[in-house]
Amino acid sequence: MTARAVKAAPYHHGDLRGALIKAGEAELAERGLEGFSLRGVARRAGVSHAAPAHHFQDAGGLLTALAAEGFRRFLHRQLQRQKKAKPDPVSQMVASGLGYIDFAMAHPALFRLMFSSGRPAHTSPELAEAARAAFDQLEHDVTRMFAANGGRPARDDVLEVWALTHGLADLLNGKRMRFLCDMRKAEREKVVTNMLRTSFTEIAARARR
Amino acid sequence: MTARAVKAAPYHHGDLRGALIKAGEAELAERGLEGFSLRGVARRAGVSHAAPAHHFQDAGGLLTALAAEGFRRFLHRQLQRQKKAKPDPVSQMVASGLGYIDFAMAHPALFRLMFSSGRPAHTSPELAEAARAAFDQLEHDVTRMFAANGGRPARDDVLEVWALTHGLADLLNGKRMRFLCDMRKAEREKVVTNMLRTSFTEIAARARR
DNA sequence: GCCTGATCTGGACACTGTCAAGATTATTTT
DNA sequence: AAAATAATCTTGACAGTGTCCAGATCAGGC
Repeated sequence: MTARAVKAAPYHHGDLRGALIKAGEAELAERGLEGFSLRGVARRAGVSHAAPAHHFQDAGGLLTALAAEGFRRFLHRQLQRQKKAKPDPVSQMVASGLGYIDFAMAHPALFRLMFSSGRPAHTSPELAEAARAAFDQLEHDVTRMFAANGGRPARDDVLEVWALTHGLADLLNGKRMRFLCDMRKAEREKVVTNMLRTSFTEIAARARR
Repeated sequence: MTARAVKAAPYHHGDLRGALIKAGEAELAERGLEGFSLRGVARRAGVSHAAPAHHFQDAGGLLTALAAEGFRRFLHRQLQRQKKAKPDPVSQMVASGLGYIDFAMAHPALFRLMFSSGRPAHTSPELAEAARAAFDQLEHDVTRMFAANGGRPARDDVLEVWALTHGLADLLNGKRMRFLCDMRKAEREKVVTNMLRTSFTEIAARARR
């Protein structure tokens, strides 16, 4: 009964920008980053091939918006994981890492768009801010972990946590670690949890010396 | 004075396959993975747009060959680094990691093609074997590091070394860690060396318990 | 009411990857 | 040596892409 549902195809869409983002996510999920096509997104949204130009400067503009939205979801998933985890700093850090990796495997193309593509404009304020928010959360979690051991992390410690997590996520995403990719999700999570906990505990222990 | 140099454009190229791979590397380096075009490669090789089809099934075929060649160079660079490094197992492992990261920053598009693209056919025997050789070397180095401490690495230990190294390489490649990317190469190498050495030493110490 | 600006369409252009048919040269067979 | 065959490369075509442009449609302010 909504205005959109009544008329078959009103000339003005109403919220085409939002619809294009939603359609873009579907396009990414189904056809992957390499198969992504702006015209395909327009078709999905039931609109002419030139319509997106009025909401995004070009294809890169839409991809930039998609990447920004991706980073927000990315952070959200990490925070969700943390809520369900035990409250001690290491468990929280592990939960965040699991969310990082979980996201990568749930949205492979989007993850690649965010981290391994030159197409989004990383100068865009919207994208830069969304990415920064995710990094800030990571830094915060590492700091808390070190604080529990009576110290503060060096810049390199934060990087190391990030690199380890990101490396796992990216390698899993690229199907590089066969025996891990082939596992069922529950089992894989166990293995990854164990790895992250071991490593993070060691890193945080540096605060004691 | 070679046969190729005398005639301006002989109908048969002689070694077009090799020339296309060389041209493909240039195309990747100059225009990036997203800007890569098969016709562009053909132009670079001074040959008609349909010529590549006689040496590679399609664009993916050329990219697959490029990725395989990339993995061989990748391993080569790591081994070169190891030759110049101190012989103790940790230094050797660090040297390998530095080679890994160095390669990623020297050939960003190629690195992405190898690790973060769905375009190469990873079922290709040539590519699979080249990638496996690199992984085997990594496994060998980690094993040696643990052996020096009187133990053997678990599967997860190998993965952890790999993930940390790969994570650093990929994040640097994506220009995600500003303050590291902006450094001059010599300084960045110092920081990275320090990180790797610290972490690898800790990981190898697990063999002592 | 009308008009300005935002929104969307349809057609055009240059570019892409791939296919098919023909031209040219290498190689093998007779 | 001559002829047939196979490999190599070119030209032309096709559908698909991103982007630009002129025009159609509509919303909201005057």
